Amino acid sequence: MAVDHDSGDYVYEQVAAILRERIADGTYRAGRVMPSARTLSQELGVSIGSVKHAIELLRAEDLVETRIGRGIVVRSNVLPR
Amino acid sequence: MAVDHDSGDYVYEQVAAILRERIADGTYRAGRVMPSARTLSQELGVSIGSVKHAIELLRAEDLVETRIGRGIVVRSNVLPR
DNA sequence: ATGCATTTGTTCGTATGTATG
DNA sequence: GCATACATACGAACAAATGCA
Repeated sequence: MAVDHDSGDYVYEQVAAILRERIADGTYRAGRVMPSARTLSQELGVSIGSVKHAIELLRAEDLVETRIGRGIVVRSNVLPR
Repeated sequence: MAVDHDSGDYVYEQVAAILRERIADGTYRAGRVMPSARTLSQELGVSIGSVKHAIELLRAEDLVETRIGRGIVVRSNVLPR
């Protein structure tokens, strides 16, 4: 799964979908930190702002929690609803 | 030489230029540590992040090396090319 | 040897400016 | 005018390494 800049879908939604998938399939495990926003932005070829926007969505879903100086921590591998 | 926030040039490039100048003129000497990133940020009126960005550039040029807990060590007073 | 301050390294949070549609 | 997207810049919290008392 990759980000398509020419798709009509928002970049931050595409990033959020990719991260949800990786959480659901166990690529990123509960209780551990996932790659940093900077790393993700480089890997996915999008701006750091778009990654942070995506992370905000996951945080609103209680899928992750974020800690300054620590990283993005996965809360659960079970997606909501 | 001072940082100009309204100049079109990037702050971190301006900081790098200032530090290169100080190395070249012997203000900071080879084999010794220069002021810490925090001190430089206060002196120059820029964020610590911008100083660290500038230091990354100097490190890429092998002008300095950095050591956690020690500081920023000048490697040579001769600027590349 | 133990603790503490200093320092760089990493990370997220926020604001701002520019460009685009 | 407005929202998206990107990049720079600044700030704060945390981690790890170093040196010293």
